[in-house]
Amino acid sequence: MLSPDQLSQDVLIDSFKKIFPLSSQEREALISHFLERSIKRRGFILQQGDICKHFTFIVSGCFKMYAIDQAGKEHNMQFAAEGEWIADLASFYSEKPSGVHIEAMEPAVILQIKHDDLLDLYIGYHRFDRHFRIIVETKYIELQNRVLQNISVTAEQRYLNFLDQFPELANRLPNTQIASYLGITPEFLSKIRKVLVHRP
Amino acid sequence: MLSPDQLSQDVLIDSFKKIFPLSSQEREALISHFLERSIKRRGFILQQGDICKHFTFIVSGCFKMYAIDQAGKEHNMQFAAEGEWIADLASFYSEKPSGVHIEAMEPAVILQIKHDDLLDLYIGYHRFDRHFRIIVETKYIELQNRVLQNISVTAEQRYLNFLDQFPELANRLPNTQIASYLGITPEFLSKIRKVLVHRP
DNA sequence: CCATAACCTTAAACTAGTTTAAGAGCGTTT
DNA sequence: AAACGCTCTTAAACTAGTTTAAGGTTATGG
Repeated sequence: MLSPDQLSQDVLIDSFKKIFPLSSQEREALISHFLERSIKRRGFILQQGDICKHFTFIVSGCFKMYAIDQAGKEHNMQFAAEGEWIADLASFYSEKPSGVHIEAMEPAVILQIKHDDLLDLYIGYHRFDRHFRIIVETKYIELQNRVLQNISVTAEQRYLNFLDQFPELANRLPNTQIASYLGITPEFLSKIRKVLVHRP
Repeated sequence: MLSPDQLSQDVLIDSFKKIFPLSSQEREALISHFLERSIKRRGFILQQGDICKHFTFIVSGCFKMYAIDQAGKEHNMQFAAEGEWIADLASFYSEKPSGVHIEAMEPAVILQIKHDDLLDLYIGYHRFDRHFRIIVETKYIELQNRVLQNISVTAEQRYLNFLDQFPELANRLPNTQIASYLGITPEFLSKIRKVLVHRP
């Protein structure tokens, strides 16, 4: 764990600037509240049973959040790559043990802020409050769309929508992981992909 | 549209008191920002294409939020009954047209706050900010659980979980509506219910 | 109070998705 | 070079869920 280096800082600050410009004082406050970490491929930033203590900004790399069922099978709930945020909000806000894992799928660099430091930032700088509200709202809207898709469209259509919504991830992730996200078996995804090439 | 009557006020204030006690000043501020409405069965408080301008607290009655697909079929995304909050947050926050309908399934009484009045309330009374954050977080956590279930368990298990999580709704709502929420046909829900009575 | 729309169930034929098994390809470790 | 783990694909047999159609029941609105 280190103080963020210049490059990581820039990625974080750029992401904030998309929503509103920052004063130099706000930049300082923001950076001083975050810590940088490097994570190896297959490293965890959260394990089932632990409390999610950090809100994580991804500088580089890609993570998956997944739950493990009674049969020991993994179910991917979410992917997040550079420029995105990831946390188990259920555990983070309630400060209760998480039911999910968050694991790096590639070597990664991240910036993390602790729960209390985030509240601290809110108090000193009211605009960050709004910023994090927008982050959570965005995630909420994504989830709502996903629920709708899961109850209303076929696996084939869900796969096409995934390709449409996350074109970069589609090339970057193994199909087994995408199948898990879509809620289908890798074999069935393979079947879908086969019919799609013969009928584009 | 009326100022809230005494009974409705009490229901709203009780729901806030579960999270933190209110000063008489805060009570005043809260009540003065809400308007009361009565809604008939099958009445809409939001229609696809309109901007969701209100955050709604349900005093009595029950609502469904649903989307309509290309084939004209309804898909229930959410139910909410007395003591709960409902809004299309995607539209409410972005102030863009909504993709969903919110419709009363029973005659209902509601209290509504407008987007701008909510922000106004936040500014004057910082604690409400936190309160509404908790409401949204709770909804987020529910959605996350729902996504997990949709990708990991069978329709039968989803139905059992629904009965477990919303026992009152199960008696109150038609099975067609529950089937739509679970993402299955009413016929298949009927089949599930049949096997469940023969194998409890 | 009557008409009609909405609801629930059953069943047979169908389609979407799973399971099991096997083999081929590829990159890493020993 | 052999051994290993991981990914992708294929296929056959199976199970979960849909569709279509029909009949009986219950609400509810006029």
